[in-house]
Amino acid sequence: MPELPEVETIRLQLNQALKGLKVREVQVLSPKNFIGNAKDLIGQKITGVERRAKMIIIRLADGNCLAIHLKLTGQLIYAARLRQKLRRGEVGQLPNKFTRVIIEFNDNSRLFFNDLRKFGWMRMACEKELQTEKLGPEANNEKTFSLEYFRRILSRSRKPVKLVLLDQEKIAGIGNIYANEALFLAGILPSRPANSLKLKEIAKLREVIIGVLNEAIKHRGTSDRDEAYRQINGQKGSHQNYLWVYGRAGQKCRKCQVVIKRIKIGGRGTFFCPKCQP
DNA sequence: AGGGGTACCTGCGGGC
DNA sequence: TGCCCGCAGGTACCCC
Repeated sequence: MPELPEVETIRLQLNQALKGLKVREVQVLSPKNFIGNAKDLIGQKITGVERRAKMIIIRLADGNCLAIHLKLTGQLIYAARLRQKLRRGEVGQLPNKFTRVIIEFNDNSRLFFNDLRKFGWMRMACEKELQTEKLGPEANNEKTFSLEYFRRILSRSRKPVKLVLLDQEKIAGIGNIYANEALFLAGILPSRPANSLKLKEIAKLREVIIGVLNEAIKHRGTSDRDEAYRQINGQKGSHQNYLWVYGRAGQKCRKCQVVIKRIKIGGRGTFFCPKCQP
C-alpha cells in the first residue's frame, strides 16, 4: 500500500485515537513481524504519533518508540467497542487470518496490525536508532525538498528519472503510484535520464509531486487493491478515483484518449501516456 | 560507486 | 478443475 499520503493519513488518525492511552497487553501472532521485546510496550503511555518517510513512529512516555513499516500490504486497524462494530458489520472480522500483532489499550480498544505478505514490521526503537535512517527530505515539504536540492540530485544521475523519485535516500515518501502520477502530471517520460531534465521541467515536476501528495492526503489515500491500504477504521481512501495512469494500462488517457502503456523500469510496473509524456 | 538481479511472503487472475 | 506464470503500493542484500 502505503506511500506518503497513505502513511500520513494513518498517522493523523492514530494520533487522534491513541494519544493518552496506555498499553495493557500485546499479542505477537507472527514473531518475524515484531522486532525487539513486545513486553517493553506494556504499561507505556502513548504521547503522540509521527511519521518519517513511510514509517509510523508511535511515541512512548519513556522516550522510546514503536516504529512501524507497512511495506506492501500492511494495515493498522483501530477498534474501540469491537463487538458492537462486528455485530453491526462496521468492520470486517478482527482479528483475521492476516493479523500479525494485536495491541490492547487500557480502555479496551485494540490496534490490529494485519499484513498479508508479512513484509511489514513493528520495531521497538530509541531516538538514536531512528536518526540513523538514511532518508532524504520529505517529498511534500516545500522547504526541505527545495528546487535547488531537486535540481542537484537529478543532475547527478543518469538513471531514469522515475528511479530517482523512488530512491528514499534522495527523496522520502514517493512510491510507485505517485511516481507514475507525478511524471504524468509533469508531462515527463519515466525513462528519461534524470540529468536530461531542463530546469523548467524540474520545477514543474517538483510542483506536481507536492501537489499530488497533498491531494491524495485530502482523499485519505489510494485503496486500489483488496488486501492493501485501509484507513484505521477499515474504510478505503478515495484517491484511486483520481488516478491518471497508475494501473490503467490499455485504457484511454483521461486527457487525450491515447491508450496508456505499461513498461518495466527497475523491475516495477511503469505507466505512462505516450502522447502526454513525449 | 552504481546497476542489476533476487529475496522476503501470499494471493489472485489469466491462459492453457 | 488444475497448474504455471506474472503481478502486487517496499526495501535489503548479493554480485559484478
